[in-house]
Amino acid sequence: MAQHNKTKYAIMALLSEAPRTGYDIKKALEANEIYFWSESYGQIYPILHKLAKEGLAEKRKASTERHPNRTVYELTPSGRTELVEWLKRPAGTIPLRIELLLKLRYGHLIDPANCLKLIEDYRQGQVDDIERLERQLDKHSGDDIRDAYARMTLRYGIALKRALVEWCRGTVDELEALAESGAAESVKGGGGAPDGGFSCGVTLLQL
Amino acid sequence: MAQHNKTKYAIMALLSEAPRTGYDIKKALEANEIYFWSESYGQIYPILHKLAKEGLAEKRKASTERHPNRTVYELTPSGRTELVEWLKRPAGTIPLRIELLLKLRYGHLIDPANCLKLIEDYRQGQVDDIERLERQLDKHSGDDIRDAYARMTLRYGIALKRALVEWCRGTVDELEALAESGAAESVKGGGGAPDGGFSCGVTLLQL
DNA sequence: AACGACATGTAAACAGTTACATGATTCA
DNA sequence: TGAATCATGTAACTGTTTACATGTCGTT
Repeated sequence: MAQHNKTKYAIMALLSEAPRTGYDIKKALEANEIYFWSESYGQIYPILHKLAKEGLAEKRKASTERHPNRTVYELTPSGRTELVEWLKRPAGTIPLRIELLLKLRYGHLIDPANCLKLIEDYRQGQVDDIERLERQLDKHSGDDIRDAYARMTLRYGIALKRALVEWCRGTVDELEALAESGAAESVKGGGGAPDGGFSCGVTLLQL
Repeated sequence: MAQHNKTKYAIMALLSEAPRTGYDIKKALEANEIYFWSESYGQIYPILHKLAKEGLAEKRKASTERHPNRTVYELTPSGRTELVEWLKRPAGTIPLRIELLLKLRYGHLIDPANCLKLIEDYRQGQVDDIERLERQLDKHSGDDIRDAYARMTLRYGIALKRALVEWCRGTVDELEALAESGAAESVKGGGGAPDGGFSCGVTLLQL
């Protein structure tokens, strides 16, 4: 149960706009047509075959003079129905494994200078991403309803990354205060509370 | 290259606080001792075996009267060294596949009412998470340096989720405006721009 | 005797990436 | 001729979850 293979639906969604070949799909994803999704050929082709077998997409030899070996896939009515039904169902979330937080959680094992470096690198990455996302927003300023939805998804990324940049700022301050107060010497011993004390009782960070 | 198996380091980090059994590690992760990380037995035991083989952890039969079959693992000095070195290296990010955004990106295929429902469900989940994270913050109000680092990671989650709740608010407004303006009829035809127009040219959303 | 917590593991399946194999067309 | 792009695929590997198998200890 569970995992209704979301990647399958990402491919169907691309097919819903126009018939495409596996190669086209890869290109569309590389161009970030859906900027928060990626797939490799090793996924795309097998899924396309499966879609055809299930009657959700139709395989068609589409030989142009230029490229004789193209196989385009077109979403069938039943494929479109299944896609729409999936789109309507509540969106699931996935647990995140955030490397930065794992490192920061055990910050007491390394020098505060190293923690600061970690945060600063991370912050710079987020700042760069925000710039790219904002530039992209301008390219979706059209009236088309599809542009409006694209803008919403781009703003999700911007909102999220702006919040993280703010968090980085605050965390840097805190780390600097910690370093000055001298409380920040890295803990060498293995001790510490194995029971209680450091458990959280919250659900995993999910998006 | 690439993937230096982060999960291995998550386990080593837990071991750095105290020797533990595989069962203990699972329990610690379930209690969200590292609230943004999870693992299953199918991962834990093989990794523990590997750690022992590589000399990064030491396997020790620890039979209490109560439970005679415990095998605790203790981080060796070389294990500690490797962990610390990894902690110092810049944190990598991972591409996110956010189901909500995939659905919203193709919102034109479903009714605006469905989009609103999607967002509202998502918003509620984030609000609940924020509450849990905030309750948890209080439990880490100690002076211990480890508490300070735990607070930073919790605040990351809170900052992120608050931003998303704000985004949900704005998006709901926009969706309602869209619905009123009548521009929101779901697109039935397959048409649309297969080339250009909807590509983004940004890197994938990463954390 | 039955149940829940403690404890250790494996097998199978799934999701995803990387690297490889193959071959046509187009353009410099 | 050689490189880039178009095009389709497979094999191997990694990471991860789920379900299963097994057994002990303590409590009701």
